[in-house]
Parts: sequence; C-alpha cells; structure tokens
Amino acid sequence: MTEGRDRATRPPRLDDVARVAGVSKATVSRYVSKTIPVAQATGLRIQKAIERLEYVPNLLAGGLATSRSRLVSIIVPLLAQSSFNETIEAIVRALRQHGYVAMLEISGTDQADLEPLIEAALARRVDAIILTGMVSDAGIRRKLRSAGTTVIETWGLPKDPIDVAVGFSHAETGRAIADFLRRRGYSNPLSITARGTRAIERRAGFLRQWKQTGGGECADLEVDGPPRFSHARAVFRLIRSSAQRPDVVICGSDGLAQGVLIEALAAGLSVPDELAVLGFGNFSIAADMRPSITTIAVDGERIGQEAAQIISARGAGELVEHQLIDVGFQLIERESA
Amino acid sequence: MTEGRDRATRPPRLDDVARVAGVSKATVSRYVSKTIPVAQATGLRIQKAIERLEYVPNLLAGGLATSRSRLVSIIVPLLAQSSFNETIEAIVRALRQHGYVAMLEISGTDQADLEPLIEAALARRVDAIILTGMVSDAGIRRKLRSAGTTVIETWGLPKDPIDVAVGFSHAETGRAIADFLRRRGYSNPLSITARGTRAIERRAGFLRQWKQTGGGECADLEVDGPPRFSHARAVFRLIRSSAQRPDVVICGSDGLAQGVLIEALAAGLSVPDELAVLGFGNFSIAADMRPSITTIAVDGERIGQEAAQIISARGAGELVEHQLIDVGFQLIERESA
DNA sequence: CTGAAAGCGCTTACAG
DNA sequence: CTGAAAGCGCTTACAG
Repeated sequence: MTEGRDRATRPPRLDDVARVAGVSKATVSRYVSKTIPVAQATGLRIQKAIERLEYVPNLLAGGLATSRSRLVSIIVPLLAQSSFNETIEAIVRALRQHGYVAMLEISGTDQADLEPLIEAALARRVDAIILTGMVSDAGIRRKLRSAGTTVIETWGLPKDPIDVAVGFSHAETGRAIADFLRRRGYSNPLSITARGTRAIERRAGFLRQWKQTGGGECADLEVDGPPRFSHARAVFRLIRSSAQRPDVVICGSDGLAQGVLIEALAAGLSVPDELAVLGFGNFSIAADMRPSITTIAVDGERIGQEAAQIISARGAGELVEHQLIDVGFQLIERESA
Repeated sequence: MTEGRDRATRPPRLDDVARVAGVSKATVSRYVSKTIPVAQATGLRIQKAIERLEYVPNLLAGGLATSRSRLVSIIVPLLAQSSFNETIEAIVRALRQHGYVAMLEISGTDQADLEPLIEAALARRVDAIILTGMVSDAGIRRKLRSAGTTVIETWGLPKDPIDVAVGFSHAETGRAIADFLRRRGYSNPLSITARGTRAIERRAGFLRQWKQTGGGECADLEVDGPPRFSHARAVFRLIRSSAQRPDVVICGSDGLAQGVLIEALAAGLSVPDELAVLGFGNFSIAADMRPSITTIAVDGERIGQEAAQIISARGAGELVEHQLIDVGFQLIERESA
C-alpha cells in the first residue's frame, strides 16, 4: 500500500512548491491565485512542481490572510419534505460556480435555535449567511444586522430586510390565488395554514383580495409543523363536519395538496368538480400527480443565482446596497383546480 | 444606526480580549478552548472582556493552528426528492453536536463531477468527507484513500471500503424482499432499477434469493435518473404490454411506489389484490399513503450518529480502524403488499 | 496557573 | 515580472 503520499509526512505547502520550482512563495501564490500574471516560463516550472508534489492549496490559510473565507452558511428550517430543497440545491450550485462552498445548518422551526447556528457561522468568518426560513425574532435580526457580514434572506421579501432579500411577495401569491378562484367561479374556499410560516402572509393577501372582490368568509385550518399527509386527514374531518362543504382547498404545499387529493379519491369525491385543490411550490409531483396539481411555481434557480451573484460582487469589493430582489412567481393551472 | 459594532473597525480578536482582561493571549486561548483550566478569578475577568467586546473566536485561524478545521464535507448526489435527505439532516445535526459544521456539496449522478468537489473539500482541509452516494470510480477511490483524511461512506457497505463505511447491505434487503414476497405467495415480480445506483445490488440480492427458493424469472425495468412519478407511467406501459401481468412491483423508492399506486388507482386496479407494490426508504408518505406502503426502513439517525462519532473520535486522537458498521434495515409490512 | 515565542500556510503592499 | 518581510488570528510546547 505505498500508493499515494505517505500518511506520516506532512502535506506539501506553498514553500515546498516554491523550493522545487526555484522561485519565491510570493510568485507561486500569484500563479495559483491568478491575481497577477507570472512569466510564462516561470508558470510552467511552478505548474510542474505543483503536479509533482500533488499540491493542494490550503484555503483556510488563504482565507485567514485575505479575510475572505469563501464559505457561505446556508441556514434552512428543515430538509426532509421541504419545499426549499430545490432552492437549496440551486444556491449550492451557484455558489460553487463563484468559488464558494456552502455550509449547511438546519435550524428546526424554533427561532431560538437559530442563534447558535449564526454564532457558528460567524466563528467561521463566512462571507455570507443565507436564510431560507422566515426570521421573525427582532433580537436575531438586530444581531445579524450588526455582524457586518452579508446576509441574504430568501423566498420572502420582508418589509425591512436585514441586508439583501431575494424572493417574492407571498401576499401577492395570495392575491393571485384569489383572482384565479374567482375567475373559475369557486365560492367557498378553505385554506390550510401552517403556523409560524409565510403561509400566513399568503393567507392575508388572499383574504384581502377575496373580500375586496366580493368574496365572503374563508374557512381556515391551522396546522403545526411541516405540511404532511396526516394534515390531509384533518382537512377531511373538517370538510365533513362543515355545514357548507368547501368547493376548493388552498394548501400550503404540493405535498399537502397531494394528500388531500388522495383522501378525496379514497372518499370518492371527484376532483375538481366536487372539490378543487390548490398546491404551492410546483414540486415535480405536482405535474405528475393525477389529477395534476394547480400550483404556484417559484424560480429556485434564479434565487440561487441572484444570491450567489450578490455575494460574489461584494467579495470582489463592489458596493452592493441593501435591496429587495423580486423574482416573482407563476400560477400554473393544471387539473386539480 | 449606531447599534452594534461599527462596521468600519475590525472585529475584536484574541489579543484584544487579553489586553482588556489583563492576561496573555495564551491564557485567553486556554479559557476559550477549555483545554487547560484557568484560575477562577482570571476566568471571570476574561469572560467579562469577551462579553464587553462581543468577541467571537476565529475558528479559521484556530483550525490553521491546530490542523483541525472542524469542517466536514458531505457530498450527496442530489437533494430534491432524495431518499438521503433524512440521513443528511441526521448527519448535520450529529456533527453539530460534536462541534463540527457540514459543508454541503451536490455531485449530480455523474461520477466525473465528484473530483472537483473532493478537491474543494481537501483545499478546505476538512476533517472528514462523508459520501452518501455510491463511488464506483476506482481512480477517485484511490485518490480519496491517499488523501489522508477520514472518509466515511454511508448507506452502502462496500466490500473494500475507502476508510470507514456506515450503512447496510443492499443485497440483504433484496434477500429480505424475496423472502417476504414468497411468504405472501407472490409469483411474478417486476422490479424497477435505476441505473448507476445501489438498486442494482438490491436487485442482485433479490434475484439470487428468489431463484434459490424456487422462483422463476423476474422482469426488470431499468430507468434513468432519480425515481420519479413519470417512471410510474413507464411501469404501467410495461405491465400492459406484458404477456403475463406481474402481481407485484418492486420500486426503488417510496416516491416511485407512490406513483405506481396512483397509476393503479387511476387504472382501477385494486392494490394489493390485483397488483402489489413495494417501496424503499420509508419516507413519511409511505405511512400516510392510501394504501400505506410496504417498504424498507433505514435508520438515518443512527447513520448520522455513527459517522459523527467516528469523526469525533479520530479528531480526539483515538485510533479508529477502517471498518464496516452495519446499521441494518427493517422491512415494514403495510397495506400495499 | 501563566507568559513569551514560534509556528500553522497563506497573501500583499513595498521595493526593486 | 519577482522577492523579502510583515501580518492574518489563533495554539502549544517550553519554561517558570
């Protein structure tokens, strides 16, 4: 087993390369970082040395010297069943493109658990913190604001962003849903709202528009935790016990919508005629489900790109103001409503 | 806006704390890292100084000094719809518990894309690399082996692990499925196998046991990419065109099983009487689906804990041998088969 | 229990 | 285009 480098010897570093190539550390550094051009012949010698030694630059040391870690912390409420997964993936890929690497932190739904994660990120001197969940705690917002690092809030567009926000207006999606339901002639909606999430903003936006355009009351079922099929059962219990059966259910996620659809099928209700269903997120199942799910699509790819773009620009020394970047959304009409 | 620290001034560092507390840097370092006890009175003064300055230790610098970054790279094939999500979440949480932070890398399904991600991890001098997908490329395995860092392969139990592997035998799950189907009296299985995944090992294990216990041929449909509902349609096309209709479909994931179930419902086939369905992964939908899905459960939590445990032990200087840690699996019998 | 000093592996003005 | 030297912010033998 003598293949590869001996585990006992220390890995090569910049000055090993410099010695082998017969140049100074500074020159090797310049060659590797491509910041300042190096004479062609010199570059060749350095390249040879790098390959011979299998040199891998220590970015931790580099980061210490430049105060740019090229590390970005991305804090998400949860991974499993999350509607954020696509966005997270897009962010990670976009960051990579710009030479950054993402540290993943999972906060859970309790705001209090956010603080140590932020500390951990700050201790690593991340170049930015990306938040995908809603940060409602004022103390945490203040702390983030004074931390002096780039903070990107995604998905939502808070009125008073910590730094930069990339997302869309949840109230607007509610509005769009109201208009859509009206156009289709639905009159008795039931919405499922997960506590402590942005679904609350969506519902508010919906209600405002719904009433303004002549709609009446709108039943609301509040549920806890991530939207799951089990909530779908609760929805059905409610529907059964309602004096007036709703004709459309507005779900907080496509996963939940899927659950409702399955319950409806099991109960022998025809969708959308007897009961229509609206999802949120445009997960891949939304298109594949039978009936396919009418939903709101969000451009996670774009969110990732915009976020990486901002971080990279700041890193390059450009002055990027606090701002809201609205990536919009799209209501996709399918079979379920 | 004068709250918090002035953005222009540099953040406080160890020697600022030392100066304010009237001790040496070494003492502050010892106090913060808790490696060597410090006199109580001294500790109090240091604590005061830390709070007053809002000092956050620079772990990048600390990592450089100790050659322990406390960074772990976790490389996953994909996030969206992945059966690994739960395990990833468990790993991230377990690592945190031990003071590590996870860098997330998404490799896609192409092995060739793995190399730059490994380079990026090595350049950050990660204390470990955790792989959740299968690494079949010999060159990459060799490179990882000679990198001198802890490498943990999860989910599978390769015959010749790079370093440590924490997972279960996929062949064994196939075997368990064969025994189960036989017990239930199924005779004509169809399996869906995603190319380039460990589903291939499961199928091999299944076939071996199936034939050994007197079973005949087993139809196989190979699909590409992550298991999706759309594959479910292909399954149905195949079922319809088969001379002899299969009586049970073995799916590579619960998501796919769900798709097949929905197609079956739409086609008016009763499950499991006319067509039984087996999933894999025990996602939350498996229990919630109607009919609920018979599947294989994997203990992602345990995988995360074992992995973090190993990394932490190595970090503490303990000698941990190359090894295979079998966390087992469980066949959960529900309604779909 | 505490301190002075060397070292971790880079980068970057400054000077040539 | 290149080099010598100081500095990034920690830790840890070594000595007391």
